[in-house]
Amino acid sequence: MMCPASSSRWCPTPEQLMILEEMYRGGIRTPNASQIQQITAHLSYYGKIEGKNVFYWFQNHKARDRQKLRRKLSKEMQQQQQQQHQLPQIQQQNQQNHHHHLLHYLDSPPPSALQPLYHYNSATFLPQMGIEGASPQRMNYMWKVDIPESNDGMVEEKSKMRMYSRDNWMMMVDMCPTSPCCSRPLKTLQLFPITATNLKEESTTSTQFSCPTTTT
Amino acid sequence: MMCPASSSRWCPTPEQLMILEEMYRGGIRTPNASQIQQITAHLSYYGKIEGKNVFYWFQNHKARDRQKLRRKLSKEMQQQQQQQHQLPQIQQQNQQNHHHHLLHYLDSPPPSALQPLYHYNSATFLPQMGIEGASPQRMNYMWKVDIPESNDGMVEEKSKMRMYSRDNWMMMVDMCPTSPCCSRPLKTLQLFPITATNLKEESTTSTQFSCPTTTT
DNA sequence: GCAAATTAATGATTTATTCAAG
DNA sequence: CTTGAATAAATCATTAATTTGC
Repeated sequence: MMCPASSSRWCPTPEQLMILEEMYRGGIRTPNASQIQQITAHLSYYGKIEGKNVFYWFQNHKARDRQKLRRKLSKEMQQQQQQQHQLPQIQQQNQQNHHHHLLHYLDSPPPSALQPLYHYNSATFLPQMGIEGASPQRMNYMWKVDIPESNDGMVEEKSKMRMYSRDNWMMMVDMCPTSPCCSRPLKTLQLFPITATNLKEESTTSTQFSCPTTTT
Repeated sequence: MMCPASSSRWCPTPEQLMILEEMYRGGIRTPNASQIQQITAHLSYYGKIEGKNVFYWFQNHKARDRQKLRRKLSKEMQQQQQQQHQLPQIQQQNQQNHHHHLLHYLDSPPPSALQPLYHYNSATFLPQMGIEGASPQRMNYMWKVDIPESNDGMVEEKSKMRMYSRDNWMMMVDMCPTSPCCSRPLKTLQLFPITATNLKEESTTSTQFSCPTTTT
């Protein structure tokens, strides 16, 4: 259950996992670089973690969710085929389309369901209430964003790296020393609404984090 | 042909393209982050370019090379099948294996062919002469490596980003302002042999850039 | 109970596919 | 039609669950 302290791969703590799953349920699928940054910083409070771990987690989780659904669907299809051995062409096609549509469900699930906690769209990561003004849920979530102090010299050091994310690049030296956690002073920064009030305006003022807008 | 100065996507200058192709011919397939860094810095001399462009270029070039070869092979196969309508199982399989092997050719082409210019292995990016002592070609190549000056404040700015590379991560803030080119002072740094002499020793001293060694 | 042996999950990489600018 | 950009699928590899024989 515990990770051997110096493992070759990241092994999420229960808290980290919980939060990630919450985010996923909340609709996050392919966080972009700054989102990853923020999530990483946030989760690093609960244990060692790097940006790539967050990235891969979402990547894998989405893919496996999809594949799970796909398997379920194909199984259903098999059952159906056993009942109605052969169908006219057109109906078959409709079925295909139906399934294809269902798979797209995973791209961003219907917001109306039960995602009480996280309310940001994946494009901006800014607080975003349920568009219809839903969710009075208060969360008190703070995001700790790591402000890199003057980092001169040596491009190298330990540059564990890999890139990927959504929407834009940001190669960025990962100078988090992979060490324990919460090592440096972090600038705390509110990204989530304490209450769901006065948020309509915020969307104009808080351009703190680059919002390339429409992720589609 | 000219890029409209503010185009939505990178458009390589002839020089950049030439160099990239040379590198590809030289054996580079999936440069890792620091390699990408270096290549980018190098190529930025000839025009606007970002790390992701380099990354994608190699990605695409490799993929399309492979697919081209694949197409050619399958076409040949079709022709053969027209001649010899059906074959005993075993020969068919041999053919398959043969093709599979040919596709692997693209992973890292035989070094003996004609790649006179670039001689570094993709793992370390350090100068590496032709192993059999070939290539007296002198190149005078310098790699300009951008040392980030103390970059305080604002994690954001314009964090265009994306991640990917080989071997390790390195999210890294892309603070290259996408602007003209060669804007800031660059630290010049020799990575390629001016002459092919006294290189055997260098392999021990120049651990400047992290070499995770064996890539598979 | 408790390791060794198997299997299942899942983190990490690579390859293929798709989208869209030009 | 070519190719830069982006995403998804397939694959590899390691860790955790679990089974099994003692």
